[in-house]
Amino acid sequence: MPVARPEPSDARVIALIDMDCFYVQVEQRRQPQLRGLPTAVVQYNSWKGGGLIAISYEARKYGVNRSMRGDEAKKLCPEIQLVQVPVARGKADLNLYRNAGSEVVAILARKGRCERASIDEVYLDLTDVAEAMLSENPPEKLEAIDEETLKSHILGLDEEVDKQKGELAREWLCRSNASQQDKLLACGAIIVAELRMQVLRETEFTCSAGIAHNKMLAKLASSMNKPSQQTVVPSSAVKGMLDPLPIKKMKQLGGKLGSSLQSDLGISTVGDLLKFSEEKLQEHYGTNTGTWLWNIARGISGDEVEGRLLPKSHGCGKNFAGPQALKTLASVESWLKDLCEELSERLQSDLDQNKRVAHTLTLHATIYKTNDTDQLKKFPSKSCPLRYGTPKLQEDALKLFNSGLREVLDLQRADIQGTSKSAWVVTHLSVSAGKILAKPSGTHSILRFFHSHESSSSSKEQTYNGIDQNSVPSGGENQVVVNEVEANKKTTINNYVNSSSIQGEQQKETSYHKDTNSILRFFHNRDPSCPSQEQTYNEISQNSMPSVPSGSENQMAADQAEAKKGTMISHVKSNLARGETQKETTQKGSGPILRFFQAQRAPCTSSENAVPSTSGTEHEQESDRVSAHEESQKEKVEINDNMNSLHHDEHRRKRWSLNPEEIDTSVIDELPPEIQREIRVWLQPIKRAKAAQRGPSIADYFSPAKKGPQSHNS
DNA sequence: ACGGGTTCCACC
DNA sequence: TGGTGGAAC
Repeated sequence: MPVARPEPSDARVIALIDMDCFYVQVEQRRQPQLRGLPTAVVQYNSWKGGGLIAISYEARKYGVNRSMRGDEAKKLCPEIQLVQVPVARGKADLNLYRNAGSEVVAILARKGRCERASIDEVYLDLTDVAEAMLSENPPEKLEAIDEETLKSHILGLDEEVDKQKGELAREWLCRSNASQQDKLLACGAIIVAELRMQVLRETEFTCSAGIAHNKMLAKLASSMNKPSQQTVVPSSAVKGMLDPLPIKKMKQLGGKLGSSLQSDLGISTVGDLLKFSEEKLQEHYGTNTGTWLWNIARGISGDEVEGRLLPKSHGCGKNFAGPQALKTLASVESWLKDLCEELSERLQSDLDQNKRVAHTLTLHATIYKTNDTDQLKKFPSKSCPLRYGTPKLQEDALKLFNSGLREVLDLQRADIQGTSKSAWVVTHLSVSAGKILAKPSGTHSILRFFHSHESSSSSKEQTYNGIDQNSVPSGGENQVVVNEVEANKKTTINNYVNSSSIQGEQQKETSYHKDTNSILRFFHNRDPSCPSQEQTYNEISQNSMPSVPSGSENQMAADQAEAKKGTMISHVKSNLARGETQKETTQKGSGPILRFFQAQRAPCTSSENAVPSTSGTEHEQESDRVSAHEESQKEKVEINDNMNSLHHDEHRRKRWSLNPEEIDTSVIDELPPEIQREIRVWLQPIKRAKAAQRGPSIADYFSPAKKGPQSHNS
């Protein structure tokens, strides 16, 4: 639960920017002919039309909602356009959306501290910019307020009464007798409106926003008026907003805590919560949560915007529902390979683009025991030091899986029953990489310096991109256990391993998807009538995919992988961090967001359309190739082999992972000049982040000199 | 036979 | 810690 912190210096200006049905927008940008149509994004369409994960507002009018299947959606809305999430290696591939989210973050981060809260949500701390604006160019002095700003919803104002649209808002925004707090929020509203238009211009995505004095309130506000609108929460409106609010609507209270609040204390609205003393709440839910509850009921939240643009971990996983449950070790291995392959690519991109290194590999699985009534079994998640390179990841992930499996089976063995007739199936697998730190100096001299002083570099392959490659996953203890497992073949594990029914497994896609358009397609005139192409756009040839031994063949895979170590890393060209290189927009001015798309509907200019829109609709070819999943019985041996090699000197090596924030800068001066320079470069992003807050004053954007729709392409 | 795939967090 | 459980999008 969130930590209860005291309110920091109040009168912060916090915004939450929330992309409207984001995946849908991403797909509509790829296929503009979908714009304006009821549209939903589904993943996997073979079973009941796939699961809906994003629904356009047009489609919501028909009652289509999440947790529906494509088929149900079709019933409610026969003309709904269902777009499939790209699939790579047999699983959903979200890179397209991740990259699109990065585009947005890159824009927002130009103003104020910025926290990427999820793939489609960004918090902004605009306190500094708002203060600067208030002192240099306050709203009350502005002769023109942008139309989008005027469309803000100001909580507490009676919009019914606002006959002339925007006049009430204008008055509120420009009041000269407003409190300092309100004036800052007004500045925030202006800034956010501008940012939202900027996002639209540069990405074609609309978003909604909440502007308030803390994250919690901003978050609540952002969802009050969607899509493509913004809502301001003046302090005076907080109580009126919160009191009637069902407690479950509060972030963090949508689950068990919210339920128990209701069932234990009879609390159903935030107003109800107000009646309980802090002590009482602490009695029930502990000091932290108690205090936190007491605070949020009053709209108090000291939660700070973190200033983090990049994710803290990378993970990928897949569920294997029902009949798809994995029944053989070979299929588990095969899927782990695929998952690791994807993870490896993402790690490599992160390394290339952000100079960050992940240090921990974690594997999670869910297994079911069939036959018995008692089905779900706890599978312990396992982690180990992360080694870069696809084969290493694959090898280690498999070891982690085996180690977890063995634990489960050991416990099971101690169990009285469960002996004779039980089989295991795996219903979920995931691997993730965490503990991501800035790579100590992106360049070489420091590494060289330390390496030359390294005592026991056993092989030249010890490092890959400066990252230790030799740490060994922990987990399996010893051979005794392994042999016990071996001896156990006749029982549970044997059934599991020997199970020959493998029908359920999916074949893997051989192609995978990449986002190649993104920002660069900015503002191409598109016309829905343009034969927007047979967009079967196969990129296989461009990709230097590692030629992984197609998996599950035999127990020597690990050894083969070993032999190829270091040679299989594929490089993913990425579109991130391209924000600065876009072409100038020729777009006229910043009309309100509503008008934006109309303005776009211009005849298509032929040359632009030649660009393949890369929409790579893989789902059309939904290859039915049944992949060769001829696993033999060899895996019996495998499980033992794998359990063998675990657990060696994993903690021997020191990895000097440094956190820039922890550096005593006075030390730097004592280093050789070359190294000094590098360290300073390395530290620079931090400094720049600070400097960015001062950035070009918003006064530049909103100077009175400009009238009406500005044409600022700075 | 299912909202799937992620990500983050507090707690022990 | 590492691992678990919960919550959110």
